[in-house]
Amino acid sequence: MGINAVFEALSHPVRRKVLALLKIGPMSAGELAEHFDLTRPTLSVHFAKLREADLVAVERQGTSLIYHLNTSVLEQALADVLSLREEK
Amino acid sequence: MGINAVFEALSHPVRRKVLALLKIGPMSAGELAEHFDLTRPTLSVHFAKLREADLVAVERQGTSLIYHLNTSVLEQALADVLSLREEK
DNA sequence: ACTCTAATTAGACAAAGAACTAATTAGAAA
DNA sequence: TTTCTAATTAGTTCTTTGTCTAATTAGAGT
Repeated sequence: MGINAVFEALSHPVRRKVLALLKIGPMSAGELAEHFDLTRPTLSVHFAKLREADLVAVERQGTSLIYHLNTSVLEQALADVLSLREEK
Repeated sequence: MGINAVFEALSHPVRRKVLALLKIGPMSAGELAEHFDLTRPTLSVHFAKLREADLVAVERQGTSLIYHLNTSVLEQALADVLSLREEK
């Protein structure tokens, strides 16, 4: 599942932009949403795919959910493509 | 156009496997097809997406089409993700 | 307990993706 | 020019994805 989920997640521009924003620093779902012209539910589904790929982690802070980038997973995936080897 | 097509192309396991095979060396469409359990037309569509992303180039040799990996485009795309910057 | 805010999940639907078979193009060889 | 082989394009069908609105969950404050 791992690598497939990662590349599936990376395939959408919105999700790549989310990752780029999180590169700057952790951010709540709401803050992230302000950078897009999409409804929150739609964004929420994108977040779910990023979580599924383990590209981001989430942490509750009061009523907000703070997302942060899981740098190592991203770098691992890219290293895999560089060597162009499939799967685990 | 570039980056979206590249990530779209990378999002399917079959296409990543094609790239991995081409990493070894140039190969005809037919030779590539032998490594998969899919019909040639189906593979042909996958090849088209890789061409569209400029991840591979193709060259006719008699009646065969020889595909080869466009290494620089692939590496550029990965470098872009590493720095997580969008677009050109 | 009620209410407010933050976010997700559920349900619906149009658009895109991936697979197949059948038809077409392109080159080589008889 | 007919025929054979290699590969692609066309057309169809089924599944998945992306988006929306409406409903739900979770925490904080009153």
